[in-house]
Amino acid sequence: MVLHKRLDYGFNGYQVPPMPRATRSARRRVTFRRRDEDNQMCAFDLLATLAGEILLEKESSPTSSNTSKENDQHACVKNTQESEDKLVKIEPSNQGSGDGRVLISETVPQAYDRKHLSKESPLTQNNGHSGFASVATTDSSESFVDEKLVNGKNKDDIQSFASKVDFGISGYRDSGDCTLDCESKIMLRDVLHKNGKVSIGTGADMCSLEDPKFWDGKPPALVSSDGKVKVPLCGDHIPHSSFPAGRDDVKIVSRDDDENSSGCTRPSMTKKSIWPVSRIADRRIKKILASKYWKVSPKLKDEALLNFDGDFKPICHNRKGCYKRQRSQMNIPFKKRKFFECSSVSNSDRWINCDGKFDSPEEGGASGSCMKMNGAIGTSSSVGQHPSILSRDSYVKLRIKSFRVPELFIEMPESATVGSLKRTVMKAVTTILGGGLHVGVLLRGKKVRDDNKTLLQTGISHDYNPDALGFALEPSPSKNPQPLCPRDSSHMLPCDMLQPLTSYLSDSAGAHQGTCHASPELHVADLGNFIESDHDSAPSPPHTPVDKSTRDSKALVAVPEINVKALAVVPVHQRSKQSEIAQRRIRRPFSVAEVEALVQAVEKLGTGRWRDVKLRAFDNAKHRTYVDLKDKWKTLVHTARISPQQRRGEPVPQELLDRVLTAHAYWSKQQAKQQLKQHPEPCLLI
DNA sequence: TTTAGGG
DNA sequence: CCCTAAA
Repeated sequence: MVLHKRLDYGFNGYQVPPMPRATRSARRRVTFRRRDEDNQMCAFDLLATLAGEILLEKESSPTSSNTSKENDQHACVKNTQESEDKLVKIEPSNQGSGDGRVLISETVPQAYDRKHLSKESPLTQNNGHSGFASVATTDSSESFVDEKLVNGKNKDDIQSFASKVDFGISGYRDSGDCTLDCESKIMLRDVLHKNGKVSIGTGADMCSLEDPKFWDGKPPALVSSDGKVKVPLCGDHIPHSSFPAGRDDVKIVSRDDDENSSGCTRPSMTKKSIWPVSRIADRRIKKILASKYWKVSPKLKDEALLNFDGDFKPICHNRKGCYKRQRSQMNIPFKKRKFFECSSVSNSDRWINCDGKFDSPEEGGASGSCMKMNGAIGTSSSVGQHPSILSRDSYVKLRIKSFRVPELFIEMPESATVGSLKRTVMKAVTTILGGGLHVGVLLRGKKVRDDNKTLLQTGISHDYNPDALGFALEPSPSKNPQPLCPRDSSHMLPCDMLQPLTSYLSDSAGAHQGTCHASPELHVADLGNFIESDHDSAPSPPHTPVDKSTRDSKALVAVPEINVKALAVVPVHQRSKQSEIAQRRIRRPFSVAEVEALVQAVEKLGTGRWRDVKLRAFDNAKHRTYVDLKDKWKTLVHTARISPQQRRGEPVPQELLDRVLTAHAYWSKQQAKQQLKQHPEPCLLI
């Protein structure tokens, strides 16, 4: 007998605990070691890494705090009065060794009222809360029988049950008095709704759970519905004025499984300010990005939100430091590098120097530009510009609050522990985040494709329209935007495209650094989890749609044959070629001047001293690594040897090519001599 | 981290 | 330009 459970985790925010100094290097080491097989450098990776270990502890508590419920009202489409709350708390463990361990605890609802399962629950019908958050859920056919994780009650009570978990993690707000400096906690609130969906909201700030402020302003991201959710779509332009003052988080969710459901979590309301439904209704709904999520199966559509909201900002103190850093990155595959770059978590606001990828000496324009990322580990995105800062220092301040995580599946034997489930989820999230997301930048609705342009050149830095700038997470680069689903889905898990989501600048005009301004929260991706429970404790291939008598077959989903053991985690996300390409550095052909400099340096230093060559001739060209120079020399030699007709690209003066050959020959001879000295008679065999 | 070399 | 073994 096989039952399937389905959980959708929405990450509504993410609080990165302050990273102990000592663990930074450790994290970095880990980062470096990562290979392709674990393409999982991401926020959670960071968290896990810095934490060293994730402890999962489960504590039972029938209900959650009242404050949590308050939040439900904001975030849930339905009336959440009857919902059960489940709290998941992640917090760094400061006790003991101070190794920064992360504790995840959750409070699981004990009771579940079956009457809430009614599909026709009036609460789901466009009630006044629909505007706050909405997440389409599965239709009845997708329902799964929930066994224990959700209700722990008589399963027969539940005919059709889909559990949805919205996993929210929220970061701190600038204006909040609880910052990363405080005792940092990541709180995930898991709300079990009557329809069987569980929403996990997030703590908005670092305050402790007991602190009523904790949930304030950070509503649980998603609300399950019976399948129909009406909400403003992503990309819907929301007039700034529509945002109640003080709103600082807007969740944007978009899904197009059935093309009928997508949602935006509007800025969560404080208790005093409730978003008027009418406004939402009036709002023009427009879908900006239509690509699909990665999906495991067409049936699994629930979504999850992931919000990151921490601070990360590596700094480059000086040029030397920059070079050091650059060098250190060279061994990191770019896709991981991205996360690495954003992985530094600090308690104070700092700026990211946009070196390397953002500017080049030649371009110069953006050299002075910095971005402040206030949000998530690497990927954040709500944005706010600060013209005042901009005009004075040529800084562009951007704020990205959250991203959504692509859907993925988790498969575990029933005998697996909850702890391992949690770890698995963590791993899955990590995987999906680290697997090659691509950030797209939209300016005034148009995609900015040229990565080499500076913020100034693109107009980003001087467009004060808060709605002008948007970010989107995409599974793959623009090269092949359409078919994002890898063809090689021989895998049991078909994969949907990740739906790029866009966040638009909310109005932050007049906002100053350190203040809380309204800015949309961007949900970047969907994380769906597919949990299968096999009633035979033996981890046999689970795919038998089960138990036709007692359970509604609808609640069961057949799963392709697969070894459960082998697939503790089955991330839907497969590293597609597109994403690979997306991660590639942009091609920057060497100019003749650069070739000249290279040739000159090599003539002087010889081949085989590429670091010196780099320092000597390309020290200020941050985008040219010594590996690049070596490669260029290689191609130069090759170019010099082939006929001019065969050469491509910008023609290199023959004179230079001749020097290349000469130098190459000379230094090759030198190397041979050197080797001969060291090994006078290397090999007499033959 | 740097070098060297294949892809 | 990427990746990685080897130094």
